[in-house]
Amino acid sequence: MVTLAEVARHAGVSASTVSYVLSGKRSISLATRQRVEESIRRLGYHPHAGARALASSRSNIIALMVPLRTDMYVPVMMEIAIAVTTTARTHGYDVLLLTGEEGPDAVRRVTGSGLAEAMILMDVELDDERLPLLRATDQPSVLIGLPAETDGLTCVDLDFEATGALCVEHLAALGHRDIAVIGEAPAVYERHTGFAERTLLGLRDRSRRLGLGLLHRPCAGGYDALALTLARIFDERPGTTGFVVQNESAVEPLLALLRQQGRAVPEDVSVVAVCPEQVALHASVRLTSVAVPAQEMGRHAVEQLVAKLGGRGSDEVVLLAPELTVRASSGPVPARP
Amino acid sequence: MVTLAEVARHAGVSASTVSYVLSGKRSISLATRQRVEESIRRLGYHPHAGARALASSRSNIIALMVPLRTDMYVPVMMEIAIAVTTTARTHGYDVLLLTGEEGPDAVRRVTGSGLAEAMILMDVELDDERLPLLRATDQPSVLIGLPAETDGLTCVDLDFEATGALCVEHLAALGHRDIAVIGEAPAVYERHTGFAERTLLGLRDRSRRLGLGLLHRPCAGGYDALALTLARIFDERPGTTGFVVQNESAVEPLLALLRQQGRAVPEDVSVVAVCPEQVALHASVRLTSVAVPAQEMGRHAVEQLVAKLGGRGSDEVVLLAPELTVRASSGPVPARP
DNA sequence: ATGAAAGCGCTAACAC
DNA sequence: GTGTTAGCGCTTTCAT
Repeated sequence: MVTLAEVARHAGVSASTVSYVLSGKRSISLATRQRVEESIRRLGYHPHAGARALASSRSNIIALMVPLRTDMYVPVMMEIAIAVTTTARTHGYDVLLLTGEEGPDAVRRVTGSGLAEAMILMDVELDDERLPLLRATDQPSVLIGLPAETDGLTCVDLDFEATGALCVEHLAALGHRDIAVIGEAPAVYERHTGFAERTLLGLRDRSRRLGLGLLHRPCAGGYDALALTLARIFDERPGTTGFVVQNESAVEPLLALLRQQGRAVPEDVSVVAVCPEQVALHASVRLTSVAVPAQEMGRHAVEQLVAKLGGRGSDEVVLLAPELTVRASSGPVPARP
Repeated sequence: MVTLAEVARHAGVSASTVSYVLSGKRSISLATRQRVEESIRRLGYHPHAGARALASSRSNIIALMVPLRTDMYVPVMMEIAIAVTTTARTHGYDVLLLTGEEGPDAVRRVTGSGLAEAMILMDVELDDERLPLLRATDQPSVLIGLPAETDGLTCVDLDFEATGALCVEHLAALGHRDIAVIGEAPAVYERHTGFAERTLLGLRDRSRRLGLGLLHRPCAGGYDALALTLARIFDERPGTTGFVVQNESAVEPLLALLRQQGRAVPEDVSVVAVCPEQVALHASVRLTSVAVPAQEMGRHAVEQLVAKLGGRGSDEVVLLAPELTVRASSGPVPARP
């Protein structure tokens, strides 16, 4: 292994000079710098990460904690993870991947060992058990998601409440009076995942204000579950003409079943989805949707974190404004027969 | 920060004793061990990762390089990544996430800096540009996927050639004589991704031996692309009764379009998919499929890697045997009208 | 069964 | 603008 000392010897300078050439923390004459850089190249030198971390107490690593459940909103998670990783690299950081499995212990371990300097948590629950630890430590962290209590925390998320409101508004503007919401699996609500509950809040609130009927049904996704859910909805509210779906694995089944029942989209019923852009575009009917801006969330989270690590940046809740894109799945409510 | 020295003082022992209690590398009297463990707990001690890495030249980190493209076989990738991470933890390793973006440089950086002790590469191309580096370094690595030349490499993958053969055999046994293959996007083949080409090889080989007609069409996925592809297939081979799909985002469109054209599955046409279990189960028709064993691949890769790190383990290509599960999408070929 | 001490490779004062 | 040097916290001989 090539060490800094060897580079120094090879370039005929002291160790500190090499170190400073690398860090740029003090001015070096052009000549020396070039000599050192040449030696570095020639010897194929790479600074030892551990030694660096030890001497500087900075590991240049941030931890990313992803949910263990691989059955839900997977594409979003993956997209965020990748956005986090590439953005982190542009700031000189590497990303350590942690699964939710270890729970709060992972936070302790990573925090305590100096392995990571900071962390990003995904899939935050309203009353997340990791939050006390985050508040207790002085390690910077950013949540992707919004817990119930955000004091002393930095959060980035889509404004799901506004998202819900936006969906209702769109349907209302088209004349729909009875709206059904097909939500995430019951388990998601039971875990009090923030985004699901907040969307619901926005949906309810806005439909109440606009005097619309709103029926919310969690749904596990897949054809069988959805068939059941859909039957119940039309049973209970036969006049339903508008749907809001927030569940990737329910989107296609919904469209297929509606078609199968002879309800045309968007002539007879309108569908608005909350999902990644890709899902909306690839569905059998191009979906009017509010996109979950996964990349932007990941990027934003890293930038907040880096700001904090640099002493800038504050505890702040950033809610990205939802944007509804009208496509082929929503239209005016049909005239009463 | 609590250091090992402080623990030693608190427990009234030497630093080395504490270290050995932690590593178990030499026998410690029960009394001392308990005293030390108690001190560790009381002081909330966590060994400093960097110091450890420096002193032992072992970082306890393995790198996982995932493809940058977030548009393809995402659930599989995510499942593998999570399996890798959790399995690694059971062996005391953490996982550093790298995206393909940096390319071969990432290998150099991580290898050279001692940041990671070993690496796992996903999405390996037949002639991957990272391979020369892997062969040159003495860092252990495992590929998930199979390049053209596996000399000196350790690889884990589903046996896609056998997978292709298995699909054809299943359809042949049901009496199908004309089979169409709906493959991954053209780009996947252009990149010479191993799994796609090897599946094709298996499909072609077996159908030739069995005297079946086989038509292969790459497809970008989504409804529009698939509609086009499907039209061409029936145009060229009107007698097609069997389909093999290897493209998650083509599965549902295929089923929908067939239905729409009045071709019943499995009465008129049979469909066999190569996809994650979940996709097969959640489709509108429960799909006869060969599952891509993502979890097993991830787990296996880590175990191979850990074996190599421990001096055991050899360069070996492990091809997991495909298993075809018969569900509701395949049946006997219809009688000629 | 335990201790003492020499590094591991780097950073960051402190000198000049 | 550059060199000298004292650690950073841990592992691991070498002693006893």
